[in-house]
Amino acid sequence: MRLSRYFLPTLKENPAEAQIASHRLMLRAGMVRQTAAGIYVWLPLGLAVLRKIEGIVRDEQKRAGAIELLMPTLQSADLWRQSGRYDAYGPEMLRIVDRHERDMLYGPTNEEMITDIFRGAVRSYRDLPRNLFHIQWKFRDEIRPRFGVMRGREFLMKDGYSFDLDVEGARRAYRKMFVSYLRSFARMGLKAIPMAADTGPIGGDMSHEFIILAETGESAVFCHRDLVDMPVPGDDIDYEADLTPVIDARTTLYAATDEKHDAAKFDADVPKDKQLSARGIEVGHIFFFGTKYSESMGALVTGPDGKETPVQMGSYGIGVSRLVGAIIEASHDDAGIVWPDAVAPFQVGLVNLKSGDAETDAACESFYDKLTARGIDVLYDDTDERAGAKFSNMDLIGLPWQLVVGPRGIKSGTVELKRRATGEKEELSPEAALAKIAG
RNA sequence: CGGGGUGUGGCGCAGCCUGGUAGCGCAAUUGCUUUGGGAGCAAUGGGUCGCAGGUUCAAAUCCUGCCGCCCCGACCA
Repeated sequence: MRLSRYFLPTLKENPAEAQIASHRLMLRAGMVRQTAAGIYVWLPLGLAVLRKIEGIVRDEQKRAGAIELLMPTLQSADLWRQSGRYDAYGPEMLRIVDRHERDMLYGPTNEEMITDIFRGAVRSYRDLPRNLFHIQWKFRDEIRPRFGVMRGREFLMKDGYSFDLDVEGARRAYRKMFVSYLRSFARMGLKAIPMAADTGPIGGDMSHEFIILAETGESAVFCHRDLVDMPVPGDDIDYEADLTPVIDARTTLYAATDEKHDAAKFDADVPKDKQLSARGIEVGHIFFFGTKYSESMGALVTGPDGKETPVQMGSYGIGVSRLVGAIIEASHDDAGIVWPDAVAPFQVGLVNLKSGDAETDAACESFYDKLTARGIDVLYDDTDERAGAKFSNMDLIGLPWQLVVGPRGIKSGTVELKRRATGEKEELSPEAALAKIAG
């Protein structure tokens, strides 16, 4: 993409309404624009990141055996009356009446709808297990939207639902999602820590929040320090094998958010030098809820014994749009955003230090073509801004590599390659620079 | 919803107390000079001062009501 033809409205000054780093940087880097409290336009650069995150989540869901579908944003109130949640959900649900006076709502989540879809199609245990997910916009009329896209009212969420014949099957499904989540967040360059979460009336140990550490996190968290850098299963993970060891390695060490925190237990179980008190952002939540919806909505299957039983269900959420903000909170500096490679909107920022100079232009065009041909996303700054302005802008939008091409380097047959994360700069031959970027 | 703040060109702000027909910086446009970390000079364009009502000869400024947005708290991906 050539910057001269792109749509990247960056801001030099900090917008007054943005208090936290990610919100401020997203506005300044031209990623989003607010249209109402908690509601945002995703500008091209922001959308590019959102799609990268979405892609990783989708990829890891499929790898774990989940199947994608797409449910609508608008739902009928009748469905929610069956589960009893139409009244229970409260004012956070946006209710709408259509022209025929039918009660509708803008979906805050999809348990009812997925249960309805499932019960209409599945009758036998032979069709189990299944795990269905979608990545769809949700609306929750938050009391107080804040922190930019981190707590918006309209937000993009991956929500998945598992269906099993019995509790043991549901546990297997839960473990798969647990591991899938570890992998998803790790691929985005995040260190996510699963923490025991409130299971509500169901009870048990089958609910975890995935927390990433950040000073501006909404909740206080307490955990064993070893959890932070614990290695995550690699690409060779076999989801059909026993995943219990992976989960046990994490759940046996202390980790809790403030609502579940037990200070005495924390002190007793975790050595002083391993105690970590910090703040965290919840980016995912997995939950086993048994027959809560299948019973109230009649999602029954016939078992091998010929008897009908309600299916055992779990739900699994990832805040996709929140992750954009969360990644920035975890990865930025004074100059701007520092994108992890996997979610960067472009891999390379190609900086032409003297647009209009025939030799420099030709060298840049050559890089642009070669990188593009290798499938690498390049943002080529071909504008006639001054060098300083271009550097600042590149640092702000945080692309992993900056390839700086100017007349001075061309004379000596070199270009400058800068790694945004470390600030490290190298003078390289064009070939060496290309090789390094291509990895 | 309780508490606190705020609303003035695209962005950041001053002016309001003490009413007199709107100003600064950045950005934009044009020209010249500059050109390896957010350049300089000159000129130009752009604002029903959140909305509605009231007081007054006169309202961004005073009064009343409404709305938007931000921050702190209880809830949540």
